[in-house]
Order: sequence, then C-alpha cells, then structure tokens
Amino acid sequence: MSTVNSPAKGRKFRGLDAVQRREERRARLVEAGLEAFGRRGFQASTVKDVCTEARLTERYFYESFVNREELFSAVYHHCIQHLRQLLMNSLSSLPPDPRAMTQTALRTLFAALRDDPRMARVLFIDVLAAHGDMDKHSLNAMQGFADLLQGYIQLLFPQLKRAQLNPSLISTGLVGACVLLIMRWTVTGFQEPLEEMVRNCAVLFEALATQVGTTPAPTAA
Amino acid sequence: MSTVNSPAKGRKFRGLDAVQRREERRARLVEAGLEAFGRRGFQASTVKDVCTEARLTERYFYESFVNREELFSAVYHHCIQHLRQLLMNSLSSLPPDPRAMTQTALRTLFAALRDDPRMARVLFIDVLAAHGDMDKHSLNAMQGFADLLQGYIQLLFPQLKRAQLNPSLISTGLVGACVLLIMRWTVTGFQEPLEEMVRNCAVLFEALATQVGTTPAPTAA
DNA sequence: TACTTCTGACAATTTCGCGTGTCAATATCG
DNA sequence: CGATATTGACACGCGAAATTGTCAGAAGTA
Repeated sequence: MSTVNSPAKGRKFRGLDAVQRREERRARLVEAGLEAFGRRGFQASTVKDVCTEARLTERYFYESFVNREELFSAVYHHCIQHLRQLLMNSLSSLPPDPRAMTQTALRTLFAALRDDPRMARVLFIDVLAAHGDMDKHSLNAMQGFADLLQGYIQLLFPQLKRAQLNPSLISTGLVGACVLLIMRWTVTGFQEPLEEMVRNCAVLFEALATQVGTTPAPTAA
Repeated sequence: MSTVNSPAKGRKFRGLDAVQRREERRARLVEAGLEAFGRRGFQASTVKDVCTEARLTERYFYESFVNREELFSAVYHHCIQHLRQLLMNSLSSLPPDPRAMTQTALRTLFAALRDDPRMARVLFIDVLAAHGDMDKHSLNAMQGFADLLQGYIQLLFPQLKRAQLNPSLISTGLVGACVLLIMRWTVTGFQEPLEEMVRNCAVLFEALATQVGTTPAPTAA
C-alpha cells in the first residue's frame, strides 16, 4: 500500500512496472525481427541474431515468443498494420474518384515499401519461407496483404459480375501484379522513379475498369 | 582393345558405361528433388529424403551436386525448361491472333501446373526459400519465369511506348498476376474450373491491349 | 573361377541453432 | 545499508542435418 501501484505488479524499473517492461522488450524484439528478417532474410536470422539486434538475451525472447516463427508472425502483422494505417490515412481525405483513389493508394504503397524495404522482404519473400507448408499460413499470409487491397478493389469494379468475371480472381491478379512489381523494384534498388512505377501499375487497374465498363470518370453513374 | 568402348570409360553395368550411369543417377536425383521439394517444400526436405526418394545413397548425391541448393537449381531449371517446351509447342501451330495466343498460352500454363502442382511449388514458393538472399538468385530466378513470358508479352503490345508506358514493368505486372493466380489456385486445390482461371487472367491482358490501342481483333492492322 | 570395380547400407564426425540453466552484477525498495 | 527482484552474459545439453568414411556383397571382366 505504500507504493502507487496497488495490485502487486512487482518492483518498478526505470519507472516502468513489470508489464510495461515486458511490453517494451517485446516491441524491441519485433523491431529487431523486422531488421533481421528484412535485411538478411528469415532463414538466415537466428534467435541469437535477433536478440543481439534488440540488445536482449535469449531468455527475454522466449518470454514473449515460443519460437522464431511466432516472432515472424508478429513482425508480419506489424507491417500489415502499418501499411493499412498509411492507406487509410491517404485515402480518407480523398474525393471518391476511382482513378485518383487507385493512384493514391498505389503511390502510398510503393512509397512506403521504398522507404522501408525491410517490409517488402518480410511481406513478400520471407512469408513463404517462414512456414514450411503451403497449407497452413503461407498463402493465407500473403492473402493478408491481398485482403488489404481486396475490399478496395472490389469497390472499384462493381460491374465485374455482369462481365462474367470472378471478382475474387481479378483481385488476386491485380494484387499479384502489384506484388511482383514491388519485389522487382526492391531488388533492383528502386532505379525507376516512384511515379513511373505508379503510372505503369495503375494502368493495369484503369485498363480493366475501361474494359469492364466502369467509367473511370469522377462521378459518372 | 578387346571391348567395344575404346577410350577407358570403365566397366559397364546394365549395358551403360560410367558416364551414362552417372547421368542416369543425376536425372533420378532431379526427379526425386522435384518430388520432395514440390510436395513437402525445400526447407522440409533433407538430402537423405531426396536420396531415399531416388533410391540412391548420399554418396551419389554428392557425386552430382555440391549441396541441396545446387540440386534445387537443377530442379528449377528442369521445370522452366519443361514449361518453355510446352508453351512453344502449343503456340507454334497457332495463327498470329493476339487474343487466341494469350488464351492458349495461359491455358497451357495453368493446365500444366494443375497437372503437376509440384512445379508450381518449386517455381513460385520454394525459389524464394532456397536462396537466403534476395540479391543473388531469388528474384533473378522468378525473373527466369518472367522472361519466359516477357518476349511474348512485348510482342503483344507494340504500342506500349507510345502510351508512355514501360514495357518491362507492364510485363512484370502481368507475370505477377499470373503467378499469384496460379499460387492461389494451387493452394485451394484447383477448385475453380480451368477455363474460369484462363478467362479471368486473360481479361487482364486483353483489357490492357484495348486500353493501349492494340486491336485484339484477329488480323486487323 | 579369381579378381576387380561398382554399389548400397550405414556408421562416424562435424556443425549449428535451439532452448534451458547458472551465476554474478545491478537496480530498486524498505 | 541490507534484502531481493531483475537483468545480462554465457555455458550446457540436445537433436537434426550435412558430409565423409568404412565395408561387405553384388555385378561385371578375364
């Protein structure tokens, strides 16, 4: 009763109780995981590597994660969440013009992954290596990124079904186009200007919109 | 001088000289690698697994390959070569109609990877896991598959440059679409009919052709 | 048949990363 | 200042897999 914290939260260190310190360590491990996985790759990164990067010892690793795979999962979702936030911010203050939305979304995406290429590697390369089996997460995880764009894409092409097309397949295809373009851009050191990437990627979306009959004009019904 | 083979090629077994037997063993290892990598994945497959599959012992593995990565490389190029052959065969006897060529190529591709899903896994999943670094082979390998379609794609869209588009980027995007669609089709057990996959994938190509100005009609100049 | 090459099974060695455990140093609290 | 919770450095055992080595027997040759 003498201290501020009533329910026994253990001794405080650096002004933080046990729970807060534990969370801080976990966050440092996630950041270290992003650095390790994103730079050297999942397979090449050992638990010890991550710990060294985080300036923590193995004991604290197993305090927050049961194994390397679980840390990877945390890193992955950390990246997804970050991108989702960026996309929402950039799209929210935009008029509902399909063409503008497409270009803005793509620009946000390409810029974010150029500014932090570690995410690109984690999201598109390491995912497949992190889980041995295709069945379990691999594609479901890649799908996590697909879902990020899926709803938005389906919103853009309401007429797909009329054209006897499968919206889910079309979405997958467009996501695949973005993904491979980003991967290629990443490994070649971002030689092409951002706007060139956006323009060439956007044209795939716009061409489809035209073909399907959705007028890419602002508010035309 | 008493036997048929003049230059000392060692003793014959089963009618085959040393070189032929060595090549046969190598071929069996490649096939076994395709089976192991394609079913259980690269990471989950040990050298011993592959040898058991090939009904050979480890000694013969190291006779033909310095390590697992080198075997994977052989398996990968084996698959690429196989697909390339299939594509050439199906396209060679075809009138130069862009739309027909697109659909035929896609149909050949999708059918081949459905009939042997091991190749899909090797070409699109394991590639990324097999080489730790992105820099070295990973994307170059994926690019190997892209190149398979690249020339053909560029042939389809001669007008790209006029539209201020980068043919190489467009190609990459379209390849990415195909790849992710195939990956998804593979992991979901080929639920969608072949023709639905082809149609939805082809529309991405055709939409672009329309948009760019290439008439997708048979012989229209 | 006698001899040699080739083959296949498997043991031996090495390497490497995981996950756990120990222990001294340090920081906080009474 | 003690007492103790917390931390960080590091050693240890374990198991899996790679790679080399051994050896007996089968298959070809003279």
